[in-house]
Amino acid sequence: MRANSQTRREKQKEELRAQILRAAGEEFSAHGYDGFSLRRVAERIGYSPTTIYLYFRGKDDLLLETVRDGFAHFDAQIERAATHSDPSRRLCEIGLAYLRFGLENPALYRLMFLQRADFFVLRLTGIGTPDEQQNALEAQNAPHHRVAAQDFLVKTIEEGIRRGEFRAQNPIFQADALWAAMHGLVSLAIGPLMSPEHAQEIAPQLLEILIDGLKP
Amino acid sequence: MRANSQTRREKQKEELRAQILRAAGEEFSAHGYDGFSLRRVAERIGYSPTTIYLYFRGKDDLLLETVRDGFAHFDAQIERAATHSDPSRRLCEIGLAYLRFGLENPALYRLMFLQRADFFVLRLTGIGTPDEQQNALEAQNAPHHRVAAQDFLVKTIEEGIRRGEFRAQNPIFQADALWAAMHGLVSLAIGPLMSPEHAQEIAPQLLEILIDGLKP
Amino acid sequence: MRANSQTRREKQKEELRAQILRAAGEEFSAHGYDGFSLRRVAERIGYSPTTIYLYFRGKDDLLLETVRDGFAHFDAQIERAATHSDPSRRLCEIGLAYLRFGLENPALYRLMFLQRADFFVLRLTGIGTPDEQQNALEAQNAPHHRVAAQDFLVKTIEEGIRRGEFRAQNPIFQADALWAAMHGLVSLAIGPLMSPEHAQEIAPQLLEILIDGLKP
Amino acid sequence: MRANSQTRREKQKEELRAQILRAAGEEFSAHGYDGFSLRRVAERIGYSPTTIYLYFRGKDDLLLETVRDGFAHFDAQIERAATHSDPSRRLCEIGLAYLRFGLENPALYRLMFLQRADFFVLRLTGIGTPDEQQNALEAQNAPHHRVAAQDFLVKTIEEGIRRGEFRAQNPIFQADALWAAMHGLVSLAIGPLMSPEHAQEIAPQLLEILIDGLKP
DNA sequence: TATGAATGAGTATTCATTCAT
DNA sequence: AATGAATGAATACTCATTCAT
Repeated sequence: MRANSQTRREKQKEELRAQILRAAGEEFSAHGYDGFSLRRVAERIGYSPTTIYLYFRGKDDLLLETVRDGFAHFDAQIERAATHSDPSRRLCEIGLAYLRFGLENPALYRLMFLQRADFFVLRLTGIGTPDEQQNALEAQNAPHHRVAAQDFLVKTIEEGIRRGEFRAQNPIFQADALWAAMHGLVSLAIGPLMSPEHAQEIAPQLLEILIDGLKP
Repeated sequence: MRANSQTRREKQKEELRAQILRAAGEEFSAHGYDGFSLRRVAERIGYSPTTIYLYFRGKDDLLLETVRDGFAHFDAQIERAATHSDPSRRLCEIGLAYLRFGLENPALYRLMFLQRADFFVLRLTGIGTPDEQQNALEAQNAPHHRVAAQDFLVKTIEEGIRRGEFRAQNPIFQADALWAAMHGLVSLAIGPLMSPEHAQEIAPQLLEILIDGLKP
Repeated sequence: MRANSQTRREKQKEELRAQILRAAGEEFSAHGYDGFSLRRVAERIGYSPTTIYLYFRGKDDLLLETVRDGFAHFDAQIERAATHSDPSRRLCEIGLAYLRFGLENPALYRLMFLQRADFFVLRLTGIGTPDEQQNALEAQNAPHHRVAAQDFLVKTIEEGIRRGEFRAQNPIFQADALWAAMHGLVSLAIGPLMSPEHAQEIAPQLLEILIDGLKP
Repeated sequence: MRANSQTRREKQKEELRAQILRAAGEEFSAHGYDGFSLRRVAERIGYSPTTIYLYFRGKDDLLLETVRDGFAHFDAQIERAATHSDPSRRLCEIGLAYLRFGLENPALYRLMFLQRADFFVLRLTGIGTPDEQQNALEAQNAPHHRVAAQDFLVKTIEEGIRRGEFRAQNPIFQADALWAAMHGLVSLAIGPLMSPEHAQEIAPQLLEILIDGLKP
């Protein structure tokens, strides 16, 4: 009985946490990083602002968790999409999955890749004062979380090279070119500069050209 | 003498104005639209916040002027770079100039293409209440200022098609694909996810592949 | 026990609210509508400016509530004083109660009858934009809240006329003359131009003369 | 020639000073004491804010001079109106002139008699810190400038008593009662609570009653 | 677990005032 | 005589955060 009750409580707690995270994502998407307001998040879920402090250490922590969730979600989705054994096709799958994730989670994508990515990259590591982090940022060039997807690309290209399907070139360059192109497409499509539909029409052609460019 | 003194004064004034605009662009790029703070702009240039009001009507006016300047600067730079008569080469020139502009004016680039471009696109036209503008934004999908550069791409590709240098395909699609790729490269290079040098290494290859993809 | 604690808390809250209202009235009377400052109100009661926002929606709301309370208080006090059945005596009671209210609540009196009464008269009705209200102000000449006391005077005079105690004259004129005189006395007595004691000495004589003037 | 030119210059200077005073009066009437803005005064007359400092020591000084002018104007107008040799009639003349002055110069009247009269009464004497002045205000009950008109009333009533036209009573009391009544009428008529026309209709009756009350 | 009360820091903006010219 | 540049102080208001309950 006791255990049961405890389980239920934990479940409730987990649920409220998730609810907060969801609301935070929406708030963020609506007002951007600096316009983000804890109070409005609280209002959105019908709790008092204070309550959020029971689940998160503060504003930054909440945003951090939001983005952490986002990256997990993102990694999983990319890996799930990459099913084909043929490297060319797999590259295409990855690219389309990348676009799809961006279009389906525009706020999150912004948060992760466009707005203040620097902030989070370092905050996720969690060390140093803001100034030190700033310096560190300038010194290092270590992408952190995205490596997952990037590694995926690199490995797939390497496999293609091993199979003789792609020319033997620096696979990192190729991977980054692909990534840049898809990132550009997403960035435009989640802004007012290009419609999502247009981006989805362009994507296959763009991918085809780029993947063809890898071949001998 | 008098005239001289006046000239000097006007020059000083113009210079401070430009300084403010620069600082504003950086502030904006660092904190986004909502997080933009006149006071921090003032601090950055070492003047009191009040001083800014001697040069701009207020926050919105300052941001507007910043982005307006940016677009003018951008358009000019792109057109100046596009000198070659051969469409392929010209496309390459445009692409590299685009990258160069982004790397040399990261704050401005962010301001123009990444952050709240929507807001400015409409504000620059200057009609309607904020609410009406919001509705208009959702209804329309009309890019406004960027058309300059975009048109340039489209026309160059059309010329290539006419010359038989490129395959006869929808030139808008091709132009947007090119644009997206370069935009992606810039976006990454001005963030913490890719070093500018890396982007500059990748750019020619990426452009080559994409332009080759246009050929028959 | 719980209920008790809650009651106590509510009481405290109500008390602070009243304290704020009092301070606001004083501030208003001291500096007028435009010079009214939330911060000074806060300082006066020894709380931070922010606290006031927990009790009122903002500056206008606070002023509105202040004046609303004042009118309620005023109406009640006047009516409570008018007990005598003889119209002459009742007029005298009303007049003295009017003076007493002013002397006991000088800040409030200023707020209600001297300073920007126009603003509040319309704000208390709550309709229209400020501009529309401005126009309405100029078009109408409808006193709103004070009618309570004014009506009282008029009715009492009418009763006197019916009883044959007063001459049959336009009772509104007579009422307004009485009102003007008492209002003048109060205005002077709460300013530096006449001492309250002096006003209280004059009042009965003045009332006597005016009421005698009503008689045949 | 020189003298001539100097005269002209002084004239110009005097004229601008008067222009500023006029504009200041209007500004004051439009925005009240605390809402009064030097900059708007400057705008109104088409000069830079700095210029005003060449004619007045600052905001307070400007307002002070405005009110000083007002009192002079007021005294002159009252005395000019009091022509009749019969005390009763003269009282009536004074009363009506008082009303007229108020209705014709509502902003000034407010400034002189309603709003911050205390401030000016002491400022016109010019000694002490604000705090000391506050204390002085509470200690003293010395009306300052208005005495002119008040004295006039008192003397007129005394004359009436000497002539046997009025009952032998404390003339100060009688004068103050008259004054209070007229002041009340003006106060209401320059606010939203009573129309000027209504006040002008009431005035003669009110004066008649009050003056009759003086008679044996 | 949840919250109401309270506050300090920060926001844009306006204004009186000074100083050099 | 007049002004343009600059600033410090003040304004209302919002927000993240803490504390006692």
